[in-house]
Amino acid sequence: MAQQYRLRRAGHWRPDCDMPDPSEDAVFAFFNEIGILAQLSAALFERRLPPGFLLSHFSVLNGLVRVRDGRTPLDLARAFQVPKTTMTHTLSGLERAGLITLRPNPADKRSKQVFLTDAGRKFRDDAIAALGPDLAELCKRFDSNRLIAATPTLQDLRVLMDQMREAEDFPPAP
Amino acid sequence: MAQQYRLRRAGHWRPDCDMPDPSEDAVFAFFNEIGILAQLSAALFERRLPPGFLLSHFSVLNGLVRVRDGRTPLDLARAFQVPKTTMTHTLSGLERAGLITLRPNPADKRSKQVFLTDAGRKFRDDAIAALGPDLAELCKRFDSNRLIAATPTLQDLRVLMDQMREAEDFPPAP
DNA sequence: TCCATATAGTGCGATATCGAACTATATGGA
DNA sequence: TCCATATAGTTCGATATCGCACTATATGGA
Repeated sequence: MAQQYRLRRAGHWRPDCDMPDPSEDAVFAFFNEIGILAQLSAALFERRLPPGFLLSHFSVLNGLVRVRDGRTPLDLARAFQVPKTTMTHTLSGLERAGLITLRPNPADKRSKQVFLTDAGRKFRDDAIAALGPDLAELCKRFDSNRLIAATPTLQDLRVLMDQMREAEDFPPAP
Repeated sequence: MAQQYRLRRAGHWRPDCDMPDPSEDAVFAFFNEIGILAQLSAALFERRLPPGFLLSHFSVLNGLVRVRDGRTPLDLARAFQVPKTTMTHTLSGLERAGLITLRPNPADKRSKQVFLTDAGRKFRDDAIAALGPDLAELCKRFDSNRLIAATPTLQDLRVLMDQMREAEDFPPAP
């Protein structure tokens, strides 16, 4: 077991890496910052949510507002890049809290549809409001134009990595 | 319980938000991309690790290589922004796998020091090697200069958010 | 129509994360 | 020196995440 993973994709291995790209370290550093920032921002955000609620709960509510009600759980799982079992769990928590309702999907009896309740919409709006002072503080201390300038790079990279993920899930025919 | 959190920091609330900053949406979008990218890159990375190992394991090993052996568990917890209980758990897994050793800290009998084993160093090197083809593929499809250009913004923001987190943990005297 | 295969959601078990409380040791001042 | 307080690490319990396997339903040919 010790070395099995070394051999994975061995065919790709040598040719790509005979000449190690000096920018690899820089790319590594980039992703390192991404990871730290994600952790810091999630932690800061969760402090503004009522106890017991996590970023995942807010994200689902916010997603429902942005893309409209009536998504299926699987739609949401794909949108947030989590396994469907995780989404089942998150949705059951939101339903217990009365923030969403799950109704059978008339178009597919296997499926369901997720709808925001008024309480769910209020929860989402309150969460954004509670975050306002932090955003304001941030914008006061950091030129938001720099963030805006960086966003297209992040978006393009995200789209590409999403493609790479799908390509690996469904490898191209030989 | 329904509204308690709305009142938190109420004193900050109105003055900052009378005039909502139009760039708030953009900042929101930026952090959204950060979160998605972190999730995608962690998932891609973990596919290259042997089964049962997570990004957290690699991160600790990599951190030990970068900053040198002999850190205490608390040092590592702070460096990776995780609670110390989480670090205890991660380290115990690494120790069980023979990738690190924990020794008493001669300078402080409450404390320990974390050292890489040869197997741990090899594990880290192998993981990086296994990731090489993915990085190469990425660099082929995405101009790494764009990532390099964005990195200083991410670093500066990370430093600032770290300060904001600490400021909240230890609020300034009135 | 019938059936092989695919898909939506759930139940369950394993592990990860994290906060609260605890033990042992350090530290700084009376 | 002695003691109040702080700190390093662990234990324990609660919840989150996620893979596997299962049920129910859908779908597209033979």
